[in-house]
Amino acid sequence: MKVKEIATAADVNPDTVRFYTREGLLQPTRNPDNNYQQYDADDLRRLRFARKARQLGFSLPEIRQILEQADDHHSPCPMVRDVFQQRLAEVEREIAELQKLRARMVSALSTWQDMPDGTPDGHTICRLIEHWDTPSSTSCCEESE
Amino acid sequence: MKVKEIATAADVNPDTVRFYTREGLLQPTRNPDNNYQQYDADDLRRLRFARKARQLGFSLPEIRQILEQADDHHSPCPMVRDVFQQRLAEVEREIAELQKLRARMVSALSTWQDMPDGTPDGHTICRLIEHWDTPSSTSCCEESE
DNA sequence: TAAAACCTGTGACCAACTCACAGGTCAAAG
DNA sequence: CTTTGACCTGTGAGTTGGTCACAGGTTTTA
Repeated sequence: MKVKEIATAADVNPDTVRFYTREGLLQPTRNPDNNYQQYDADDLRRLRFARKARQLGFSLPEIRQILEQADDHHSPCPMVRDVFQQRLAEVEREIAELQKLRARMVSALSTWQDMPDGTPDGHTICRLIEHWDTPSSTSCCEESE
Repeated sequence: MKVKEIATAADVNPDTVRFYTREGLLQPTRNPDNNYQQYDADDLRRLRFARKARQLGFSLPEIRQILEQADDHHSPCPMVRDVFQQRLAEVEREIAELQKLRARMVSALSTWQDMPDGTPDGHTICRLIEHWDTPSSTSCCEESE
């Protein structure tokens, strides 16, 4: 299979196929006649796998690791389970953070309902924002990993 | 004020100050003696404003627009209200999407509980992922709350 | 035989910073 | 007076997962 063919088969952008190839997730051979990449059924399997894993929240380095384990005939499943738990926790943190943001926004909106639009006077820019209480519950500032 | 001073006053990274300056959100003058940037009270006001706006979900281009309107003595508040509504809607879309992802993940996890870890056999990589049903994106996942 | 469709590698771009680097400036301490 | 250390400067790279552009080579189709 050539790039376009495998891309069509997996329903992805051909550039994504090239990108994954550059990143080492796919290891096609070369057609010595024209230097074209030659993908086989295994590559297609890997590509589809990668896409599913992406939808489940795995990063490319994680997917590469999984594929390498499988190449070594080690079951990647325990690692998949493990990484997956962490990704789930991360997604839940992201959701919580976005909900905090949403709460800030909704609260700001309701405050703004009663506020007139001011004209900038050299002291304020837009009091809607300036007079908005920044969330003192800065519980969110542990952002490692 | 020099970079470090205004950065400390607004509680941001000095590099962020330099970045915002490059991006045109701050327009300090120059000390002709040493070519250092010189920020004044107005810059500090703008910087604090920008940080609050960022926390409320505004993008840098949006903030720049708001600041420019204010510089022209037009009230940016109507625009702020307007952009804000759109950002809120966007945040809500993001939350919904993450919750869909989370639902996919939780469902996958529960399916996986009963599945044994397989060893890659040249046909499958990790059946946990391969045998997971791809959500047809828009159709499924009706979830309240 | 020529156009269309595909291939190649390389590199830029997105957002909003953050960090690294090399070299210039300045205040205080030795 | 000199050194040290903190700060300044501009520039460029890294983050994430692709996507797009470009210039030139190849294959297929009409």
